[in-house]
Amino acid sequence: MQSLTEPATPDQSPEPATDMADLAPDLARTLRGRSATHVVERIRDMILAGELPPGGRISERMLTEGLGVTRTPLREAFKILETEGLVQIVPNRGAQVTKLSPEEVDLAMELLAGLESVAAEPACERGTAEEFARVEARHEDMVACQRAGDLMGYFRINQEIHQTIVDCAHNPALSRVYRVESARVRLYRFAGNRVSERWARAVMEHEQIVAALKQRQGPLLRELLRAHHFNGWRVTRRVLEHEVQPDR
Amino acid sequence: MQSLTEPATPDQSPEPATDMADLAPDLARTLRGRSATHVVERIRDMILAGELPPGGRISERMLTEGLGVTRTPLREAFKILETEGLVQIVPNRGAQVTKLSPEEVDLAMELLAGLESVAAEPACERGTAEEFARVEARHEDMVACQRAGDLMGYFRINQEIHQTIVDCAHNPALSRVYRVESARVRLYRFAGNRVSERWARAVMEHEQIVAALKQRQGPLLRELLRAHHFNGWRVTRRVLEHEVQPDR
DNA sequence: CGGTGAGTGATTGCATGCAAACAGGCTGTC
DNA sequence: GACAGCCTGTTTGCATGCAATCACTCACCG
Repeated sequence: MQSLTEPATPDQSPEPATDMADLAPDLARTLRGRSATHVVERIRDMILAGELPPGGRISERMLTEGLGVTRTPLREAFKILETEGLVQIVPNRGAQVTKLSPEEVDLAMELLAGLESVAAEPACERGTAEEFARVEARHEDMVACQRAGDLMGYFRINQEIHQTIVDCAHNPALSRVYRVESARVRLYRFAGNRVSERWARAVMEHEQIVAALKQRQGPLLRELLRAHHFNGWRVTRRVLEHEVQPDR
Repeated sequence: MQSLTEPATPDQSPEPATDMADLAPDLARTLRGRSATHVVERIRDMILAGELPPGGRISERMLTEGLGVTRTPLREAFKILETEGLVQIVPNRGAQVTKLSPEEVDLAMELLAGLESVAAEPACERGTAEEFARVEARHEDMVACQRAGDLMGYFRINQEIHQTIVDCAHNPALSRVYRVESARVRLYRFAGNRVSERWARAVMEHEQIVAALKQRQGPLLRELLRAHHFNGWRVTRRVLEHEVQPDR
């Protein structure tokens, strides 16, 4: 298994340095003190990309070889990811990607929608015109993705827009919580967005949202966000329930 | 740890084992796979008890000796606490207790108030009568603390009540986020609650809150919680601003 | 044939070793 | 006296070793 990662290297055994250190000696220095953080980002990306499936076990060996780090920073990364809720650590049995039931996703969405509602009024009060312009620009990008049928891009920009709206509230704690909780369910939301039937309506709702934000109509924005979530999630949920039912 | 094989050894000095292992040999077994978690709880308590002051550096040596664990689980604990926002890790310089400015506490309170608002309607819909009774009982305990002038007890039960109300929403993600974010600012909120002038009014507000909960009046509860937070925080903030101004 | 328990190879949890980075004192120069 | 540079003890970051535990097999018993 470990030979899969190294196509032609003859494998140096008494070598203490990592592969990465060999490839880029000063990268190791840059990373010093931040190894675990980088590993966290790498693993998070792998989970969100579906490379590590929900419920699947993550072996230390596999990742130390795949990422070129040793077990210590890797295990620190697991602890961080566990705190974020992306993995679960079973004592003596290692880490596995957290698998959410439809009910859990449902509740997570309730939280996300709630966080956006909380952000709405402060965002209208404290957001800058530049920030609003950025949201609007991203909205145009999203519409372009829709026209091009680029589902992946559409979905990614959609997430970005929502995060940016929350960031407009200028509340770092709120932004951080929203980011983490959003990541926790991203995979599941994406599954539902394949229903392109909803795209047109979602774009329309976004237009209203952007307008309310620009006009700094806090209470209206809050209600629009709430409705937008509700509508979107209803569709996604139907898809999920038909898909995930078999196991668990 | 290796002393497990020798039941009656009187403590050898070149002993690599920890104090804890000596005191309770099988505790070590119980802890296996959960060391970091226990250390996290211990450190969190120390921070919230004020034993580790905000801004103060936490040396690994000090804590390994104090808690009887080695550096590996301790460092894992630091990563967890950093993710929770209770400490910050500066590369090559170790961990320090996060110190929040009044503005940061302000924003954290905005988030907490928001989370309670989010919880209000689901709590009224999904909370059980038993849970409501528990909230009411704790409220009585709190009133007793107020009468006895037990500030510490009053404050602790107050926090418990708010957490319990959030838990009534039966949304684990929401409860978790509320718990973590609440811990992040507990120290700062406590500082303000010394103003006992507010106690009477707070108790009255709580009575209304409990009543709204029991009658499952979601929107009303949401507004009461919002107002309760706003009133309480206004007082606390005034105290904090007069205290924390000098340094930072 | 099903079930049970010893054996064993793999995997995890923690302890510790080693090198990089830092902090603080010291010396020598100007 | 001010300060740059060096030296040294301390602390942190990561690598690795060792023991506990797990997962699996397979012989053995009923």
